[in-house]
Amino acid sequence: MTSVVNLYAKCGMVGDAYKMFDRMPEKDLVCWNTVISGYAQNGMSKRALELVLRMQEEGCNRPDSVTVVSMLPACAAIGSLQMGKSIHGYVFRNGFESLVNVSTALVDMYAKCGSVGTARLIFDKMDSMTVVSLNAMIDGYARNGYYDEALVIFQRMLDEGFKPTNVTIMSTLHACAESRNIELGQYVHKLVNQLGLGSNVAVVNSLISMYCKCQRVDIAAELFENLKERTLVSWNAMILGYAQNGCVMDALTNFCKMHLQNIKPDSFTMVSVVTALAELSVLRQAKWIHGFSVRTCLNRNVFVATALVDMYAKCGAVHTARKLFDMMDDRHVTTWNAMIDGYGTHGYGKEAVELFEEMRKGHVEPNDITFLCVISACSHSGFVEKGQNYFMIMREVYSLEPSMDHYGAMVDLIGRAGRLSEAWKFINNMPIKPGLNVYGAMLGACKIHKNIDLGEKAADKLFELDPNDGGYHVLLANMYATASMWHKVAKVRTMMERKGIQKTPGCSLVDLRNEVHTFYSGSTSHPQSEKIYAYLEKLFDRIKAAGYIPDTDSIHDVEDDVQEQLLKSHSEKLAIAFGLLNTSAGTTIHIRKNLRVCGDCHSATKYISLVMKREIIVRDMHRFHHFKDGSCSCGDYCPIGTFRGIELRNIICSDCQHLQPTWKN
DNA sequence: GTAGGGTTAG
Repeated sequence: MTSVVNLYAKCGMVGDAYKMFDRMPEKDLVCWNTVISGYAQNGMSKRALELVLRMQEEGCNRPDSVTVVSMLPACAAIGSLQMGKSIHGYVFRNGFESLVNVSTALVDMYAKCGSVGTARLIFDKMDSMTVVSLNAMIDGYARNGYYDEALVIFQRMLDEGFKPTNVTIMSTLHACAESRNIELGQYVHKLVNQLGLGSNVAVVNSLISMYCKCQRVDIAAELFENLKERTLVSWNAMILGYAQNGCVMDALTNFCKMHLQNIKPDSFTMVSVVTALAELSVLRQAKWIHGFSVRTCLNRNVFVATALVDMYAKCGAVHTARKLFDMMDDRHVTTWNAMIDGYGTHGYGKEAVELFEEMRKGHVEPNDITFLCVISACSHSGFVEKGQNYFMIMREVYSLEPSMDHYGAMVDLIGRAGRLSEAWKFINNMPIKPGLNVYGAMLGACKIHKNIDLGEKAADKLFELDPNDGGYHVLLANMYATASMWHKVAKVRTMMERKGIQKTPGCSLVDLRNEVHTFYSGSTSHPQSEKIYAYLEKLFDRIKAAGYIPDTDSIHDVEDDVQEQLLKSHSEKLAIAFGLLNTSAGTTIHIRKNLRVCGDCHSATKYISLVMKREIIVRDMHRFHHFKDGSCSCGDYCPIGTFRGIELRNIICSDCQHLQPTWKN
């Protein structure tokens, strides 16, 4: 009888197994254990644990080591550290700790419940261990973010002569992927072939994922193409890999291919595709995938819903993002982060701060990313004291150690507000060695506020850290240009040429009826090119009449009329003209730009929104600009326009000369 | 007889 129960359970038919078990007149411990493990192994953890209680009440059976070995994974699955600890107590009282499978299950349970330190203590006390124990420890470290420790255990395993299994390989590759350690990843890849695991789909899926995380999507694609028996996981890993490496079209193509092969997407697939569309930032496609996820009910999954919130925010539809956010019953910390960040990048500092305060009142704890989002939201809106306060409570109330990104955001916050010596002092008092982003934020602030002295100091440090970063060279040149120090501008340019640093060409995207149109600055390759340039002539006359003055100071070494021509051919002006020409009155135009919006485009777009009565939303590399009725949502709180009575100009322009500030937060 | 580790996410 018991073996039949076991057979049903092993085939995933737990219901039938239970029916059989229920009919048995005499239930011994083995029989109970069989059905308990059946529930535990089929993902019904709570049911398994309930049965243990029933067994004690009904059958006068006490759990033995076999029962415990089924109970611990069930605890791990529901993440109940409390119950896990009480089982540990039972194990101790009964002397089960010396059994290698019990200890292994304890290591696994503690690690899965987040207590990786306790897991290690038990691991270290084991006098004998198997490959399974080592696997549990490697996975435990990897899933808690201790990638180096995971790799140390892996090395120890090889040194002690254990033969790695498929599970070892998968956990190790996970650690390699997350720590971006492609060298070790490639070593493991060789090992996979030596061990004859090259045809194991799960192992190959992990390899695909590792290569994608290490930005070798090409190697991943080759593995994927050669994979004979692809599973849903293979497709998901590949699509996500494409999405995370900016290969949006490849991600979407594979999603379609999958559909043609009648493979049903799951929540993982949806997250990958939504991530790709967030990157594409086209509202029409965003709505389509949203509709698709509603029809398949996958929008109820918290991961998918969070990705949708993030996607809408990145498509400029921050209010839609908020509606989805409000409709969710279950929100993870990342859900809050996506929404707070969405508000921040759209310049809704007040809303970001309010949402953060609401979060603090609830049961979801903010994490380090939350603080990064809220501090940078404060920075975008000029809430210096608020941001400083959050930076303080992050450590003092939430015991979170600030990372380099937090320090960078703080320098941006203080510096952008013009408090440059305070920002410089902040950098010099940092407990860790300041990174590129920190000095980059400083240089950016110095450019805005024309502080050549501190700007040069920041630039020296930047080039010490990375002599070949194009973005920071451009930023430095821009700073000199702002101060009309043309001699120094030329020096930076020569330096860039000598080092062979490439400038990124300005490029804007706009979507029209299911097609994405790309415009490079000054290009004439678009079929409507002639019409667009002619239209721009007329449009310039209209905005000039409304008060727009072309920012021709931006290019100092050419004639006036040529300057104006260069300004007119900026990629976003071409994209806006194309949008106006091809959509009906009142339609909002969405533009996606690869660099930052330059001062002249910013000013021109404000006037265009006024005279054409159009809302124009521009997503640049750094934030969003909502242009409406002649003003912008950024409130000119950026290196453009007027700030506290000081006129700020982006003197060397982005598109025509491709000299463009590209600092990151 | 029943038992430990397991591929892809926001």
